Amino acid sequence: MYESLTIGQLSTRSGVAPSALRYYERLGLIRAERTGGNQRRYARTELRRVAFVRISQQVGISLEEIREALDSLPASRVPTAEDWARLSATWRERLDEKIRLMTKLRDDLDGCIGCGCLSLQRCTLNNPGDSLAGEGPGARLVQPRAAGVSPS
Amino acid sequence: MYESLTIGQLSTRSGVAPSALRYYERLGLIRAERTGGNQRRYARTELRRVAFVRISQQVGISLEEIREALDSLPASRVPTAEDWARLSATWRERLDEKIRLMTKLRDDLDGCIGCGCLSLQRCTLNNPGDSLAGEGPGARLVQPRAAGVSPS
DNA sequence: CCTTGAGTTGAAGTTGACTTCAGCTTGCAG
DNA sequence: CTGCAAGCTGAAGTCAACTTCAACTCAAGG
Repeated sequence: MYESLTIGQLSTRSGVAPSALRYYERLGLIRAERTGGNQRRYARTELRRVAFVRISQQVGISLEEIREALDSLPASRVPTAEDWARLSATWRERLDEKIRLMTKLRDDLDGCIGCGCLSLQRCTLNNPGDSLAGEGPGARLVQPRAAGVSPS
Repeated sequence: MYESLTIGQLSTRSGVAPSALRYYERLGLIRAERTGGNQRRYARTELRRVAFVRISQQVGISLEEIREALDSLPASRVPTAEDWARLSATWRERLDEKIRLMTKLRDDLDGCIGCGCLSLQRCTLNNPGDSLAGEGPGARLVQPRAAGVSPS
């Protein structure tokens, strides 16, 4: 009761549903000891792992990538503040890139709102002189399938 | 051939796969005439609708919401630049909000990288004096399930 | 006319991140 | 010692946004 948390407690403390915690465990994101009766008992340090997972998700990282990152933590000792800082720092770049992309989209949108044209290809992307009626492989409208923002 | 596009042509021009265009049609996002032989023929104006869909997706809007927005366009006439501008402007706010949230996350992350604590709840969220060992309903770590960035 | 690439359909499959369910077992308060 | 909330498992379901598939049909060049 002092050194470990039940799944319900970890859930309450982390704000992550028990089903999600079990799911994370299956994916190897967190680990738990078991009681004699096969119930999970979490070390307090797992709370930090869960925090890392949630923060990373907000940055737009997939659970798979998060797992890879967590796997790079030292296995032989409890991770230090520096360990966590190093991990978080790698996301920082990704986050900056997302913000950059979204800001660009906003600016493009601003420009296009002005003229109502909605063809970012003519307004802001390459293919400068090509009208919609042009021949050839035709400029791709907008980005293919990426760099958006998650459903809020 | 002058006033209409085949699905392949619309696909090439918009950068959206034919299967996706058919899917959009099922959802009521775009419309098509049919030839005698039941093939789709798209008016040129549909290109702009597809552009709107893609841009909106990048802002993080769901197809369902996009459909609702598109439904608000005047049905009786071809939408004008102002119509499109009005629609786009409504997303602008959402986009700003996303950028704001991500920027806050980045700043929080910066702060936490410094100390390696990873408990945004202690660093930047409410619950100022509450340590992880505190009693009670326990501060939620991080956001519940929202406001992230899509998988890039 | 014939071939061939492009198009059609409904149904089923995919991916990621979970949740829900059914059927049982544990653990603790009274 | 008993009752019952909390936990366990594997399998199946969900949701969004598509893609893939099988089994055709169309359209246009030679």
